[in-house]
Amino acid sequence: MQSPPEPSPDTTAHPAGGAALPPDLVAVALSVDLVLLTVRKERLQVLLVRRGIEPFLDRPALPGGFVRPGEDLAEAAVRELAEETGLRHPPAHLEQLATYGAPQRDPRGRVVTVAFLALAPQSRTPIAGTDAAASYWAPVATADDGPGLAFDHATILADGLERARSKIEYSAAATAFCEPEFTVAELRRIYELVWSARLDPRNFHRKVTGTAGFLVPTGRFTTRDGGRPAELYRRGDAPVLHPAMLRPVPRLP
Amino acid sequence: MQSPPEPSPDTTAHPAGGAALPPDLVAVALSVDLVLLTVRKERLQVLLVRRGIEPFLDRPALPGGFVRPGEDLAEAAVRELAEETGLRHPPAHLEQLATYGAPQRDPRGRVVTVAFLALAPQSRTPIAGTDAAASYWAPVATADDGPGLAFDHATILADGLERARSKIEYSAAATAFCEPEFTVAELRRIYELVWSARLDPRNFHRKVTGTAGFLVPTGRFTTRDGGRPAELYRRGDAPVLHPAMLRPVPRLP
DNA sequence: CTCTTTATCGTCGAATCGACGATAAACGGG
DNA sequence: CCCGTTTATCGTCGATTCGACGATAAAGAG
Repeated sequence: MQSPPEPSPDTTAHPAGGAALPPDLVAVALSVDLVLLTVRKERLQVLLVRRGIEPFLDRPALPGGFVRPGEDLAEAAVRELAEETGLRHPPAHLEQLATYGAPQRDPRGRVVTVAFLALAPQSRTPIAGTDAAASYWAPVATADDGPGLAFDHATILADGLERARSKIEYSAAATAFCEPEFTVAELRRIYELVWSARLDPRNFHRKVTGTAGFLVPTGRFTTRDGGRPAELYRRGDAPVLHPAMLRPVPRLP
Repeated sequence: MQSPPEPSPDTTAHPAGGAALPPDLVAVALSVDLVLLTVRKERLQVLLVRRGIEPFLDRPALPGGFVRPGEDLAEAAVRELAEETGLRHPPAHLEQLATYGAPQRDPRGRVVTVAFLALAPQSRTPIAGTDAAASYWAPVATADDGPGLAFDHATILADGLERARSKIEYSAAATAFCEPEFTVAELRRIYELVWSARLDPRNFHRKVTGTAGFLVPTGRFTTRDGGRPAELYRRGDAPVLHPAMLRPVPRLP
């Protein structure tokens, strides 16, 4: 197709074990990008930044940045997360999503990006970031409105959304959206907003309280949602759910 | 930790859009590695190569190689697959697995690898490769015996195996191990060998023939497995199975 | 023809699901 | 204080699916 910049890595600097990288390698710049989701104001929202430099100046983009020397991929993702949101601790859920390396995805040259999916409760993401001053929450339903996302970030966001929707089916990852203590109804609202579906409160309650290791009751109650007091729960330690909680099949009218 | 080679990409060569990459970037070498699985001689086996160069000279490794200029990631994976196995067509199943980029994973410098998972029937993988002359099949149960795999390939293989075991639960990917036409018993054998579990032939038959889009009957029969003639099937077009075929829970004796 | 092997169909009880009725426990307004 | 509203939680019922397993069908071997 074309020929992006191909500097030869200076492989003679550290010839460990007497071996060196081949001299005609493609060197690429490596970045991490984040699909950070939260539930805010009764909507599933994604953290975006307004780009301050070319290319795609002023266009919305996923937060991210280049990997530093000596830094592992997950490490770089956690660092970017802290820089963009002021998040102190690693988020409740962070997983590698996929890697995007189409040769022309960045007009500046060959940039390969490793995308991560992060889920966090609203309280943990104050957006006190200093790096990209213009970071903000956007409802995922409107993320494609207006000027499109920079680079191939629309694809990455779509993949991240699908992963999140699928992940909460067979794991307890949805609790990562919740505060440390939450009610069954609050968790149900998470599922409903992520899936854009309505769930039966009685069947949902039976399911989540009946699956071992999903929820841990605290014995305390709250009325913050109105109505009869609801018991408060914490996340359990079950990594996967058996059986899964499947998305409702879309109904035809 | 340390400082791997950090050549600055020659970003002035193609200043597309008037923008250039920052000058102090970490440049990394980018490779793809393959976890190519097949079922051969009543065992789940993985394609390995004996390394012909340092580092890890003569140690077994996953097949793979560096990404070329202008080449997409999946494209590089398909090319490596063809070079290592003589495979003409893309395999029945090929998916991106994960990306591994720990700073010290390659002693020669910063090499990040994108791992792919491929599933293929035995007949499609003649190993007529010219590139790494010493490629061979190894049962996954013994892949960790003898000298360990090079680099972090043991981790990549373990991740690939777990992905394969999980993938055939909720998709029809297991048919990628089969010849174009196969019997229900042959497909069951695949599941048994991938899961290291015994499955009830009657329940399995009910399940796979009762799930819409999983199998397409051909109307023809074979006795190649002995006993009563079994009907031949082809893969259906269902991307996912509803409901899933879950692995049996490990029994305690 | 009989035995062995494999394929396929059926049956039964347990578990789970979706739809929905019923009750419990808070609140606010009169 | 009573009552309607809101939300939480418990139960019931029929349909579906599952695992365990019996029964029958159709080939080859001897």
